[in-house]
Amino acid sequence: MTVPKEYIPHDIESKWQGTWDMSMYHFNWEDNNRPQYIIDTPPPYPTGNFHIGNSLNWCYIDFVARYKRMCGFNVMFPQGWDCHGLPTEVKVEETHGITKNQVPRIEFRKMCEELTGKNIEKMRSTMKALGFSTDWSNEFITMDPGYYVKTQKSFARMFGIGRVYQDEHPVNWCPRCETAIAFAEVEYDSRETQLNFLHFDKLEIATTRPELLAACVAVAINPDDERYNGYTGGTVKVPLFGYEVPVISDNEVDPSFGTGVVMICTFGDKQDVRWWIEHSLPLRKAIDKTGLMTGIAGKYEGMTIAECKKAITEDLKSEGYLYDQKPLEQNVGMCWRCKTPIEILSERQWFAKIDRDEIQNAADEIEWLPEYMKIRLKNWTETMEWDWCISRQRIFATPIPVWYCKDCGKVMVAKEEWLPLDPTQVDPGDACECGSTEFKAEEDVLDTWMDSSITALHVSGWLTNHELRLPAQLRPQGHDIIRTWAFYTILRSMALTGKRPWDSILINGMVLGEDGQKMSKSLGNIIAPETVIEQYSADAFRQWAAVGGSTGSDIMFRWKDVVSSSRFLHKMWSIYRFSMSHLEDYEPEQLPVDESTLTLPVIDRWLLSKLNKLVRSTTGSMDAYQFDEAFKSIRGFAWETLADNYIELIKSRLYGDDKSGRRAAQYTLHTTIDTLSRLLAPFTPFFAEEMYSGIGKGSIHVQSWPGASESLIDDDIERAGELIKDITAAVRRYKSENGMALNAPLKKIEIYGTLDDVADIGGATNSHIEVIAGEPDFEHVPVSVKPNMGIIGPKFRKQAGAIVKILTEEDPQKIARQAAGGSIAVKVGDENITLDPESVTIEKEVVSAGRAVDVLDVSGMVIVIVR
RNA sequence: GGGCCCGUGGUCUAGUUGGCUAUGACAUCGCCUUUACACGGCGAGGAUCCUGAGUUCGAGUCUCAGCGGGCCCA
Repeated sequence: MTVPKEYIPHDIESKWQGTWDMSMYHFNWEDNNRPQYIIDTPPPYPTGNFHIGNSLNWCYIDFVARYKRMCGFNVMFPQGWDCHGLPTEVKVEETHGITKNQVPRIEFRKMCEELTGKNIEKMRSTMKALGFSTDWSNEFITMDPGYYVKTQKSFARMFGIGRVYQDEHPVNWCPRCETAIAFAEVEYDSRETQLNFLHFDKLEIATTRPELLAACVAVAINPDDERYNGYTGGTVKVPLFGYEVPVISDNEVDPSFGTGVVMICTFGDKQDVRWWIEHSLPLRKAIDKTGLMTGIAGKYEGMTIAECKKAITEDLKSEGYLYDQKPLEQNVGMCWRCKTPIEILSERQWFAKIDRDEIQNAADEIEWLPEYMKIRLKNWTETMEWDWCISRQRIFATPIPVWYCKDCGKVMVAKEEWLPLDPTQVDPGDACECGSTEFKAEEDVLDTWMDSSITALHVSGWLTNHELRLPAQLRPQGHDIIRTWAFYTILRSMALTGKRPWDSILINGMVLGEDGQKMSKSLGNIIAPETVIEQYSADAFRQWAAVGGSTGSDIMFRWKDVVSSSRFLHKMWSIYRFSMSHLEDYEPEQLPVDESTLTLPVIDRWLLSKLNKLVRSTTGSMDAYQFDEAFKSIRGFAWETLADNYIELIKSRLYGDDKSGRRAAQYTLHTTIDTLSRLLAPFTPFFAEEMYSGIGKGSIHVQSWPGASESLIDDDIERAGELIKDITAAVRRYKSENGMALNAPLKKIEIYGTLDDVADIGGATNSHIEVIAGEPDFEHVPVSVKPNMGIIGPKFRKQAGAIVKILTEEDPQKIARQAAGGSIAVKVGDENITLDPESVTIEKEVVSAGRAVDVLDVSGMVIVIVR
């Protein structure tokens, strides 16, 4: 087989992409022999761009999926799409030039579905170009009835067991989007505001939110604050509005902030909610759902929050209530989508109960990689103030399957067999208990996380004919969504099945731009995976993902990493091409494996020993998800061990007349190429496939992962091989330093000592080799002694320092003589200590004593070069 | 203010349970077209492992404090 001279990745990658039968990646639901390995792929939001951060995560998933498949697991690497959400609604409004309330709900929903469908298609093609071994037979799309029926059933079930309920409760509210949002959707940013100091008749208070004066329900002081002794239990009059509110005391009041007196409103912030609950305070709603002031704001009714703030501040000033203002740096909670400052409003909403202990316990059962990421989830769980608000006032989302009886007001939740449905389009199948058949539909929809927090259940066969295969084995995701996706998924899995969703969770880092900043549109440092594929290749991109950083840490996108990856592929291509050109007349069946390796030349056995060690270490790295470690060791082996050393050493045998020597090299090369193509398969699937197509049958991706053959790992052989390699390298270096061509013949190379099998050295150095037993007649001068701390340290402990001092200060020749005699004696204080010769390494220098030759020292062996 | 993470040659990065001369990539410099590869080979230079203290025979690695950066949250 002739391999083309040049490696043209685009040809190879598009060839295999067009040829592969993707069914080889399908999960087999019927198979109970192979252990299952189900991956709960986090479904991306279909923006139309599969960005580089997704790509990194998906590369990790694909490395694992391909590796596990080769190891004999029944792997499912599904692909989902988390469709619902505001950005799509906004985009549809933009492109159609409408607002969502101008068209019927159904029609608007259809527009959103169309856009989402197109976006999914774009992202699918990027994923295919990147060579992911996705199981497309297990694709899911959350906006499809086949999926959201499960979201609705999960709602109904959780309602049935009392874990979902409706209540009037404070919620985070975005006045621009006019919807409730969850804590996870609140983003914080620091802004400068004014801290206003006001006279509240007897007391002075400081507040950043004078516009909420009409919502004031109390003022609070710290019970230990002596300045305000005697005020608790009394009342004060709210300026401008003139009504009385109680003065209460609470330890949470910080006496050093402002005046030490705090105005409690319903609601300025989360702390107000805490106090409101704790002290059973009344509710005064000053802001409505659209962000306008309500009737209780009196003459400020109908103003926006900002207008009201301005007007009230002016009135407070002119009436003498406001006596001071100070600038204050403050973190403001904002809607993560539109950046509008959020308000806390008390609204009738749907909630899912949060059981902190249940989540913490489940988290403890899950293996977190890296381990410390679990702490983030725990800290987040501990800070949950109230239950998860799951209802939203939007359109493009899963409808809440609920109606309210027009006569008695009772809530009717849809029966499971009625689902899926949209209550605004159909009536319930039953009459209300009161006999009425007149219903009002629930118009609110579910938080998108209600869809995406059941993916683990969905992919594991929940609510299908298949048996439930929960827990899934792996959840891969970024550390930015621990507080959302991980948190909600654990909550839902426990509530609905009582089982943890996954065995392990693998956290990947964020991708930073080349400037070290997080990639973002506004910074303009975005690089699309397609750009990298076009300029280099998908396999090069995938290598960047493997090698760019260790799992879990943030990783910078660097072109030079892609360049070096691409270079490796060219190098590997060249190795492959060279090997194939010498394997044309080779039949792998000619030699049986194990016994025959014993007759191989030393350097072949050296390579096979190192190859099997590589297999062993790579397997360990893959099991620990250390992709950088795994790939770097494969790359190092192929480049240095195989290409720069082994291949150079066997060329003379490959080109020579010795049939058995040639066949040994062919055997070794063939084995190595076969093994390397398997090791590379998870990382560079296109390249590995091309490589394997030259020597094997069928796809590399249905072959097995290589096992390390322990019988071929032999440290003695490695030492012997290392010597051959080192001597050859020393001669090569010698030629280079002396300005000789590397294939220039030398008259003779004398090697002093015992060394079999020097044929390869002779071939590689193009010189005659003579091995001479015994010592050379050169002066061999020990020049330094290096103590071996690994031996001396643990053995002598406190004395180690003193011993090292003596060893290094003593005459090296004396130590060397003693070492040659079998033991080294040193005196520490009054104590005589005997050391083994292994405790030191003695470095010698060889003096050529006037002969017209050059002398090299390779690991203590003397090499004489006769020019 | 709290929690978590990070701080290693010019740049980025590896470093498992503490133990030979601190890994690799890119960049820099010198030499070499040797029948797989110049997207290559051979070699060279370049690091107070953020600072200080502690534990230890021994610390890039463990502990504490400080400085600096990032993320998440209040």
